[in-house]
Amino acid sequence: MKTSEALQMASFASPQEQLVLTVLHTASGLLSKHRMLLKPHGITPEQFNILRILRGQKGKPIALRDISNRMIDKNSNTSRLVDKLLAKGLVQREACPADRRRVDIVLTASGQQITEALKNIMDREMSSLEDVWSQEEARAAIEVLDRWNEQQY
Amino acid sequence: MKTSEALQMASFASPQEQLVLTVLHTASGLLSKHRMLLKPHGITPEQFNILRILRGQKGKPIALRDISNRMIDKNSNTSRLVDKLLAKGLVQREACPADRRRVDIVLTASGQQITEALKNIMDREMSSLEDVWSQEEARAAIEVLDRWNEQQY
DNA sequence: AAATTTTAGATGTTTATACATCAAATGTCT
DNA sequence: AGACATTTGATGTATAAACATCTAAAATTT
Repeated sequence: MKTSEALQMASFASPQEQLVLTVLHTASGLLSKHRMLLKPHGITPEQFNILRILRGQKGKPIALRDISNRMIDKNSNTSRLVDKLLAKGLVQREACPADRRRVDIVLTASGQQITEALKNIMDREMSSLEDVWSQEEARAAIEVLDRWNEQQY
Repeated sequence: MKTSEALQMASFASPQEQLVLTVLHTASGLLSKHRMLLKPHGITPEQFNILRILRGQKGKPIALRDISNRMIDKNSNTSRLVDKLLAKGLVQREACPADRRRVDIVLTASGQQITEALKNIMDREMSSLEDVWSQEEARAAIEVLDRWNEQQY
């Protein structure tokens, strides 16, 4: 269903306003889809965001602060999300030798295993988008949205 | 900052995947901006979504269920959001004569007043987007994003 | 070097979402 | 009509975001 139908809005003040509502509505739908895909494995999209960042480190420890900086939602409370992953034994905290304020995080063996499995699931989902969007229109939409992101100081 | 810079991602598997992350990141930023604008008035974007729907009713009562159907985030817990607005005296619950399961909601006089004020603030914000996006590219991006929304059953 | 400021992370509280369950009212089926 | 199913809304619980505050460590200033 189109956003205008989903919100039951007959008209919008402007295409720009309509785009804002479309972005918000689409993001909500994407997140729901991801939540559904990850749910059988007991991981939320927010937790997966962290696992994905840690996976990119290839075993190299990364400070909590640097995880926060790479999160999709910059307001995420990384400290507590890591707590959840820790409770599941998927990550490990380590003292950071260079700076004792920092806490380094690394994937455990079991964390690596589940992250690979989840990444395959998400990769499949992302691949399916190639049937929905062409590369060109995806790039064009990115350029449009990022223009707003760049404008924010 | 562009999404790729904000997430510190050097490369993406595909433009399609990059668009998904861009939509999620942009939505998070838009919501933060709205939250900031509404905050001085003690209203959250989620609560404003309801106020805006009620305003569109022009005094005609609307069932909680129908509010839910028009929300940007379909998973919002409308019952509890209305509770918050009720506590602030901005809306009123009424028995629905046609169906006693339903609960009709209407704006109070003070609710109408604050909603007008907030709508002006948000309208100004939306108008400012005309400097960021042309009508044509906004329409093009809407078409792209809604293609995904339509594809979801 | 001592004082001050900034940074990193943890934690407490409020708000909202995700999901399950419940009760009451309505709709449907036989 | 009576039995059964569905709808509407409320509510309980877990997870996460928003925001403030706190401690320790490091950086900067004087």
